[in-house]
Amino acid sequence: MAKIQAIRGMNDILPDQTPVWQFFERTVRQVLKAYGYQEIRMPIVELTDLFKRSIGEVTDIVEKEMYTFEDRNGDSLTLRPEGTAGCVRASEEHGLLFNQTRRLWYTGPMFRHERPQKGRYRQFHQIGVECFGMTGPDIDAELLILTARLWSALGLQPHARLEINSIGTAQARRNFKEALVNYLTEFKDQLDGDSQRRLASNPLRILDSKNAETQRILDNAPVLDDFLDDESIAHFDRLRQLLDVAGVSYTVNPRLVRGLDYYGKTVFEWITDSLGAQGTICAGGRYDGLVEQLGGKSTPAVGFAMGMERLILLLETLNLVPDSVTGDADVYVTAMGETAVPAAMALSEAIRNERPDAVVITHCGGGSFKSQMKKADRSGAKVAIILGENELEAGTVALKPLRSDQPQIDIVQSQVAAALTDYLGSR
RNA sequence: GUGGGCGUAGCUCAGCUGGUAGAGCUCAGGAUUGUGACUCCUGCGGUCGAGGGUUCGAACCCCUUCGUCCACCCCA
Repeated sequence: MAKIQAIRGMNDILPDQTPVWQFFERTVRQVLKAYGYQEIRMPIVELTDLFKRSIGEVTDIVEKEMYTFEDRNGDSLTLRPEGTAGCVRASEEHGLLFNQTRRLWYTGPMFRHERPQKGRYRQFHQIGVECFGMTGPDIDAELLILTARLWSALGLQPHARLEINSIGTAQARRNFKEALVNYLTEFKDQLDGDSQRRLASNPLRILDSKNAETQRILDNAPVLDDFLDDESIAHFDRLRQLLDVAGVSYTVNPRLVRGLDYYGKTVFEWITDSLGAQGTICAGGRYDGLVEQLGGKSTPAVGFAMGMERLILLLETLNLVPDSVTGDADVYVTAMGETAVPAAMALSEAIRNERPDAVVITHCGGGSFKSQMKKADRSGAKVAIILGENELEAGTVALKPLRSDQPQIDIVQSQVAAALTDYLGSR
């Protein structure tokens, strides 16, 4: 019989990995909290129409990457391919956006049926941040300042660069798109295959083609900048000013466009060069039209998403995970002989009462004393506590430091937790 | 969806022009009756990804298929 294994592109995050994930999540939570962002939790499954109406019918995500299935009552449901749509739906549904401002964040798995490769998986995890009810570029700037702070906190600052652009209003983009298509049609034969295809489907994406010949043709193409409306220009200028004052460095990439239909005005990407082809670690932009498009009252909005797998991969690649982030135990309590077992459990409980911060492993499963000591060593514990027949009779335990040359000592059981301070440090 | 690399023990890998399966690490036991991390000895552990073909004989050659990795497309 064939062995059952995980679905392609859906990874198990194993015990030796989870401490790094927790470290990352902890750091992000701290930063978000410091800016007053509130967590929101949405379902992983939504009505298919929600994504079709928000992301855009002709995008790759909707056309060929969604996990869509029929519910038992015939509704078409979809595993969320991104978080913004669900966040807007939930916020609107519960009145969170009515005449007020909101700073929200969420985390969890997203699903896209793509061919997996480094830093890209079918189930992947994002941390999303969305702000509602604020029109001006100040909130755009805050989001970028916040992410810059996060990179600093993680030690990633030298490895992430920011690219920003303004893609203006929907009308401006329509005008630009028309001009671009007109221009590029003249050179159609010289474009790469993908770009020829995109000429009809998604002309804006030709701008970031990796083909050198295509890029050369683009050098003389109309530029989006010339089509921007006054308000978008003012918004963008002000954003740049705010970033300059805040000391967040960036480059303006006039060819930066985003794949999802709902973006307008500000768009941005944080990119790293240390991850191969999947170098975008954080991306987002403004989407003032989306709330209304989904049936709510017109509400300005801006947000971004971070790819957790990519960021964790980056932290590991660059060796930025602090040594303190491990699954190591602090204390390993051995029990030699039948009568020592209940005593060891009681002793462990007493230690946990006094040191709730310590990781205390009680040996279970019997085995020779030698093998118990071996497990104590493998657990990474700083101290082994030895509890056997001799100690039981004397009412003591032996406390053996495993990571230093300090000698083993005998102490009375009631003093154990206090004595541990010398080896674990105080709380 | 397209292209290429790779699938041998739990992990990392060796295995010559085809001759019947190996090492290191891990794990268990011992040298050391109650002392880990170093050393030495012993042991457990494999449908060589799967199916088919060629051959006296296939881990090795051929075909198919699945998985995985990298890149393209696209995206976080």
